[in-house]
Amino acid sequence: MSSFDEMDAFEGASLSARAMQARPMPYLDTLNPAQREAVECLDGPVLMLAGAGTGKTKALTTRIVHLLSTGRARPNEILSVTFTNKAAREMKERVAGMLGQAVEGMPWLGTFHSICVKLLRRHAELAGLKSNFTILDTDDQIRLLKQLIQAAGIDDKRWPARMLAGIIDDWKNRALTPDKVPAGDASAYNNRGTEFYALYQTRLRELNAVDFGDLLLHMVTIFQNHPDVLEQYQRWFRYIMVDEYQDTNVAQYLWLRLLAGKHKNVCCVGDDDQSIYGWRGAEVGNILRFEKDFPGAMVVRLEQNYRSTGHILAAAAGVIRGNQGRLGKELWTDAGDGEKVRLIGHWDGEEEARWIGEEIESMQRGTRGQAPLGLDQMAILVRASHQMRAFEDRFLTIGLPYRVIGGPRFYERLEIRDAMAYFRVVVSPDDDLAFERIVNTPKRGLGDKAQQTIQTIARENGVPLVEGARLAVESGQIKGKGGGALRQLVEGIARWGRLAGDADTTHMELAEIILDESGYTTMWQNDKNPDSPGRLENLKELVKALESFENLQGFLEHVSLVMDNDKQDADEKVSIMTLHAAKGLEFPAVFLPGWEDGLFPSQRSMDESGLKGLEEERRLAYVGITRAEQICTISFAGNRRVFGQWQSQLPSRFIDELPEEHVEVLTPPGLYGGGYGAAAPGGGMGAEQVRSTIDEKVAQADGYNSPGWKRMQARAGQRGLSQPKESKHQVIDLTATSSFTLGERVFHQKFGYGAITGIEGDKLEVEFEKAGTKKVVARFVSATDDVPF
DNA sequence: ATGATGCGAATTTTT
DNA sequence: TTCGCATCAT
Repeated sequence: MSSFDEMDAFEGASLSARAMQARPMPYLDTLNPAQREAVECLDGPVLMLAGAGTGKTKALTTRIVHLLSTGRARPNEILSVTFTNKAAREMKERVAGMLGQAVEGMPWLGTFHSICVKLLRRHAELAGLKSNFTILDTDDQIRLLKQLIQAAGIDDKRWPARMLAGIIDDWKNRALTPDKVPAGDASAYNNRGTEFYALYQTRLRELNAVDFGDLLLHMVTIFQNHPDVLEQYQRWFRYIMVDEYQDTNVAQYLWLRLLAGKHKNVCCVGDDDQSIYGWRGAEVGNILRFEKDFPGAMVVRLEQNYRSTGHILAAAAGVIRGNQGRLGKELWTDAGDGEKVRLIGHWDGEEEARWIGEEIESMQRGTRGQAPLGLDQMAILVRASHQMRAFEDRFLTIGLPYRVIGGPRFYERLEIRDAMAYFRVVVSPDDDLAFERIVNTPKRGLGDKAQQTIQTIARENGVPLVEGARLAVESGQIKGKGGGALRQLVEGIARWGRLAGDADTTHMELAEIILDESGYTTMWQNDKNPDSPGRLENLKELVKALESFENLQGFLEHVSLVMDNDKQDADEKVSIMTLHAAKGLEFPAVFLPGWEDGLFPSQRSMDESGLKGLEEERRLAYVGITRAEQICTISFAGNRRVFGQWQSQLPSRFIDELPEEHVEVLTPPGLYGGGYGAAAPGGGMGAEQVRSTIDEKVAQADGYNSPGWKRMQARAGQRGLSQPKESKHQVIDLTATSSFTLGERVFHQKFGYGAITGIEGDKLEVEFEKAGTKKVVARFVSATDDVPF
């Protein structure tokens, strides 16, 4: 992204709307009736309910083209908002493709955040900022909060900064400035949440910085308090479009409503069934309420699916039907039924991974009686990232190439953040957070004490830390080895800063000079860790990435908002990712492992959010199934190692919600398949125990009462579960409430054998034979007496 | 000031 | 089990 000035919309656009007006509109002929309706209805509020794989992006981009072609709007008068940079890029490319020319003139197509940065730079003073404010990422945010917490003399172990950051983010998502935090939230963070929130905002202003949440919140506040500014944009943005509307939070919603308030030419696109970000502030309510918010809104449903087979769509529909309060949508296809969704149970997680590995190989060879699939046409979608390990382990041993999508982002990596902190200090020497990060990286012998000294001097003189450091060295307050190193660093920063203004040095050369002279590169070269070479690689890549920018400053701006990880290397690999990361993607073959109650749906989600949480999990299941084009394979394991302990698992309640006529139950060798829950031969947990476990779970998931659940409950008694094959020490309790008795002999992974001498809720006091008496959580011990089967 | 040891916690993630 | 962080020992 280029700097604000270059992208100023108010200087007009390169595309001539009028010139296009006379052209025919062949693009309309490629749309189906629903899409066409959504595209042609340009004025007034429109809600486009676009199911998975129904050509949403096509409709959206065509609508932009249509607005331009009919001369309704010039490119710079259309505001189109997305959530991710990827989506924005994709839209730009497609619009450009359809127009047959670059879209230089679409300056207001971007993410909520990037658009807000542009607006806020323009009106920074209204938020008490200078227009060159810096954008803090999560890491900076937490470090800053930590400082505030520690300064207030609070034990940040008991009251972690991370927790406070979460609370503040939540408030910002709900568009609450410190003065507007409701009384009901006053107990947050040990009753001091609001206080710290206000403190944090003040500190940010002092630093001339904002966090991600502020970008939205500041603009909402400015629009609310400065009607003249708002009106200006209401006039400029004659047409507004929003992608993934079901993911908007309150702040984004208000922002949109303010901007669309005058003309109401707003087209929101989304799918309530794919709302899976409630936990980070998204409000499904926004999309459900659309017709109330915008009376007379036109609602268009895109229901013809171009992605999946009939069986897959029907299976997904069967699951999502269990949710209440949907806007309602049923996907259909004229592409045929295809193969049924496949369901298979496994003994344990390792076997599941093994089986999927073999299945992938046979699909790759085409042994399954159909066209061979490339590895990049297959994906494994898991609920939680820790599930990935089993697959990685397995695939490494059999040498199956795989790629994990959505790991730590490139710019979040340690070495990249360090390098960027160096750049930041050089570009703006008053960036204290960046200086703190690099002052002792690489190790310069500047520990807590030295850094304290720098802080004090800087504060006393009212200067940035770099300047404080310089003073500390000059006045001899930091001497010796550390002092020398610090002097070098300070002088380096000054020198690099001068080089930045030097026309003879390119910013890429400068970046290399900074990393070399600071000793940062050397630090990794000397590091013996096996991942150090990779880090050096990343640094090289970082410098390479600078190429497309005019200077370091522009690059930093870009990186704070953009820069994704998905450098797709050309090699064919199986993708492994979370269900969340899979939204918007599609694959011919999809594996959905780990469909077990507690894992998926996640116990935590249900505990924390009850029915709401369960429904979001169900939407996640829906998203998962609808990623598949041809083959969708769902699986579960009867036993799983959790935190080093074996646990018995019950098949997910979602499995019971799959319509039987669209499912094929596979019977793997060695397992007897009867009904959905393929059970282990011989043994298995006694019916009584199964039922008691279920009862506890029902009690926990308070309020859960779906028919599928009842069916499973009824069936569970007959089903029987498998037992771990390796350990004879069966874990008999899966829940918080312990079922141990005093005097019982137990085994603990770390402490060995012992006898229970006390029970307090889920905590046990155990007298271990070797380790002495300890208090332990019931989860971590297992009964040694074999469970009577 | 820095490396070693130990304890507690462990969905989901974009910007 | 593994990770991150904090305290401890050098």
